[in-house]
Amino acid sequence: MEPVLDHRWDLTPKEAIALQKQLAGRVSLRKEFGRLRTVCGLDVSYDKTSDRFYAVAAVLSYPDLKIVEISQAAARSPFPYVPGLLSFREIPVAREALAGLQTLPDLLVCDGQGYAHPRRFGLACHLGVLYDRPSIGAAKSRLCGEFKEPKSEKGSWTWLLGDGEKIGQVVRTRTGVSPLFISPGHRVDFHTARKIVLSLCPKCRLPETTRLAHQEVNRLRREMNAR
DNA sequence: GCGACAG
DNA sequence: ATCTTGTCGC
Repeated sequence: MEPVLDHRWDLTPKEAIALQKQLAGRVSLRKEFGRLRTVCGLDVSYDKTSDRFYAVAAVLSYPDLKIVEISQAAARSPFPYVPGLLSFREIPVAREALAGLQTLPDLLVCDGQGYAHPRRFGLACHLGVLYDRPSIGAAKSRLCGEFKEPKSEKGSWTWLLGDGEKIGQVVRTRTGVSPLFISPGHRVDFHTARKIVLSLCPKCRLPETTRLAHQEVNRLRREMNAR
């Protein structure tokens, strides 16, 4: 799959922030897709010894969650890790993995925030807008916003609020585990984003898409590192 | 000034 | 993210 929009990536943090504010205006928080047939999970792994990034895009069938296709890529890290600017560090590698896909997935599930971001433009929004594709952010921890702890039972959830606005949902994807921070990326609403992520978590805390992409990208990194 | 801070 | 194995518990 190819982006429908692109921009420079060799930016300074200040320029990156200005670009986020500009692109944030393109995000849609409405559900703009029909029946899901394929869902793509993305994950990036970093090897500090070689300063290299590895990315994996794993496409699963939906709702049976069987692996349909896996694409991988490697690249040098172009941007430092700055809270709030993660997409500028991970998308350059991720897009190479996405470029290798034969399947055009109906939805992208990202390992990070979507709308639940200081400028409402997290990794999932950024990818969704560049590809003009439905996307959801499912992060393991909070970047910003306040929330009340949801009940411990699977499916329980609370709103994540930022500046008095609903920016995401804190969701218990398994009973007794720490919650996931779910927010829309692009072309999806809060309710649908939460429901879909829960349907992607039949046995683990993380969505099968993310879990499998994570497993594959780590296998790839160790394999390349052993050469 | 101080603490927080996706991966 | 990465550094790292086994172990306790449902």
